[in-house]
Amino acid sequence: MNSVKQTITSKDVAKLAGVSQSTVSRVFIAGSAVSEKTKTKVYEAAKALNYRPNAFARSLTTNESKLIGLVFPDADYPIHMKTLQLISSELQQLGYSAVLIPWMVDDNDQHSIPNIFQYRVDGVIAASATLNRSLYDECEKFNIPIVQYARVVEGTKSSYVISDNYSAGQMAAQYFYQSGVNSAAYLTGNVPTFTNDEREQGFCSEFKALTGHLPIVIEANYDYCHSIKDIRQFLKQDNRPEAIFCATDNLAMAVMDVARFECNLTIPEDLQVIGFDNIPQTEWLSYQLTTFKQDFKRLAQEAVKIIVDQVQHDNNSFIKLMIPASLVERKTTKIRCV
Amino acid sequence: MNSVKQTITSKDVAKLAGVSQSTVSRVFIAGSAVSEKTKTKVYEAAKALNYRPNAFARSLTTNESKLIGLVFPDADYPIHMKTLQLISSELQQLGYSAVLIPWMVDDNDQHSIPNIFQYRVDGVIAASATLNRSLYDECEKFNIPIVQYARVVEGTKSSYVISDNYSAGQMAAQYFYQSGVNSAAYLTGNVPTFTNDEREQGFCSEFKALTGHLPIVIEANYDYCHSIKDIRQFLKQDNRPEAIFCATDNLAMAVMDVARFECNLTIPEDLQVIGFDNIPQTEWLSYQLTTFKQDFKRLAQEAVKIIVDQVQHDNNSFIKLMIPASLVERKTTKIRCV
DNA sequence: CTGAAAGCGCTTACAG
DNA sequence: CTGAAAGCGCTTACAG
Repeated sequence: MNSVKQTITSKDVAKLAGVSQSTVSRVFIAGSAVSEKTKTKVYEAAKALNYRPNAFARSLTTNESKLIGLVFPDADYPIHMKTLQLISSELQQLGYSAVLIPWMVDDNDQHSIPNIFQYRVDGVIAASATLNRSLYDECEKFNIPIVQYARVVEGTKSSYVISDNYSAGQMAAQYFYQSGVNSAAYLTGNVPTFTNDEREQGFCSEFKALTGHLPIVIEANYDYCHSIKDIRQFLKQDNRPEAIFCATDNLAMAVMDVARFECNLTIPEDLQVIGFDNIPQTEWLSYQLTTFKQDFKRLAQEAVKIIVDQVQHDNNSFIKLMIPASLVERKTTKIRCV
Repeated sequence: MNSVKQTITSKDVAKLAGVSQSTVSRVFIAGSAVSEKTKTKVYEAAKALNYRPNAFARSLTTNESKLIGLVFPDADYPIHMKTLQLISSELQQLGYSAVLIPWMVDDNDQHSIPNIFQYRVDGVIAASATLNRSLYDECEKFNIPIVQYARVVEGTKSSYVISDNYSAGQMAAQYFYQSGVNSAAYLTGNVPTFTNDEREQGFCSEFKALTGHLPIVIEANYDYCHSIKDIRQFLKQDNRPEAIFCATDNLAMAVMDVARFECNLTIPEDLQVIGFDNIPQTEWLSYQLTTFKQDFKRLAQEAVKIIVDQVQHDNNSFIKLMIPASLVERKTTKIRCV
């Protein structure tokens, strides 16, 4: 094995196939006018030589990279892996590849920006909870479209695809109401997000409209271990509500654990709980959590569709899409009597 | 906003800075001999014009892409997200970026291979449980080095970085022995892997050596929901062991759930459990699982170091690295009396 | 330390 | 339908 990586180019293929280099090039561009006969010859030569068109050379002339930057979540939330898979495979089906933009590393380190932008990503999908301001500025500077996935960061002008959080909040309120609940709480995370606020508002306004009582809103750290003490403090108070709607499944499970192990509460008899996301653990025997399922597959498909459309048609309008979330009933809520 | 993406090139910068294009190029190559004075001039011009060197053009001449392909896990295991973050940020620190290779999509669809290889990744990090055979062949064909992260697929010749699974297995056996256990089981997943087998062998041989009894080995689906019935069947048998060492934390938690909710067993009194991976849920109040912590950060660093070294020095030797895993004692095991 | 020029491997008008 | 040639934006000997 020698260290000389000899690359097979279109020239080599051309020679073997007995055609010109431009013809070889055309064969690998979908929709070019090439006769079937030469096509076959070229394919055979290419196969014999193990030829792959060089995407860098192509990008240089076409001025598009077929690369989409992916800003991925900084948290260790189980749902995220799936997101990544979905997005990257959707992308691939349209001929694009995903390049990771690791923002969490040097969040405010200016050096990381040029680094990734040297690759001239055609667009960016931001699946991170916090859209870094400098990333956003950078994209704007270079006229690179962004689409936000499952979240929207305040003050940014970009397309986004999210679940219909407001309606989900309303549904949670209706559910609690129909199972006879009179007092409720919304447990939110410590980092305010638009999607979260929507959920809260849908929930609170609907619950108020139905029962006349406004739910209390409490805040806890998104991290399980840190959330425990916030939750403990709340659950041990006198005015503990009958039901809690939580911003994430993680939070909901923390509530369940504290309620059961520290407050001796039975779920759902003493306390009903609804979560959000439908992470795998919600099915576990210890939890059996009633929760909202976000249609991540659909979200990924739409996000990819939007970014690719913007890239290909140089379409700079902002598309905002909402996908319904559906309630998955399990064991942490009582039966509704409508 | 018009749709013409006018790209600033080194020529533009050269003109503004009053130097030649080659000089501009040199300024952006670390270690080139350029006077401080011209460097400053060039930097200023570049900044004023918002210039970024074009990585594609560079790759074309240098014949290296600074892109590392990342084959990522197909399962929804919570630890994986962290892996991705670690790898991609380590990579970035060395001037490389990660491109996602979504194998799980069209596993056997030949079309996906050329697609990604058109970008000429300099190397590949495989963090997937199952190293796809065709990916492996493809890399070999193009002389692209691979390093396997936290796993090694049978029959492939490539570098890898894994935890010292054999020793971990031994430690688990010693732990059980020291807490008075006489009968034990190893719960393995349904997909055989080298790392898993190592663990099993370390555990079984050591336990046998210490107690004279060989642990029984049982198999369950890696997926929680599917694993339940395998575990149930086993736990309800007469010869239930006193302790179980599990291939993953997920499996360990499934064991705990079935033991508690279906067999009325108390942990660790009736059954001791040790898991593997130290996923976030191990800390949860419902589990408090004793488990092995893999040093993922270290694994990521080493994997990146190896691949970058192989790329830069065209070093085609296979490096096999083992990092110790450490036991994290929590509440699913009894105190040891040594 | 700096510049002029060739070349990396493609795509794309332009002729035919 | 096909070929010759220019050009994409860099890097890198080669001279000076």
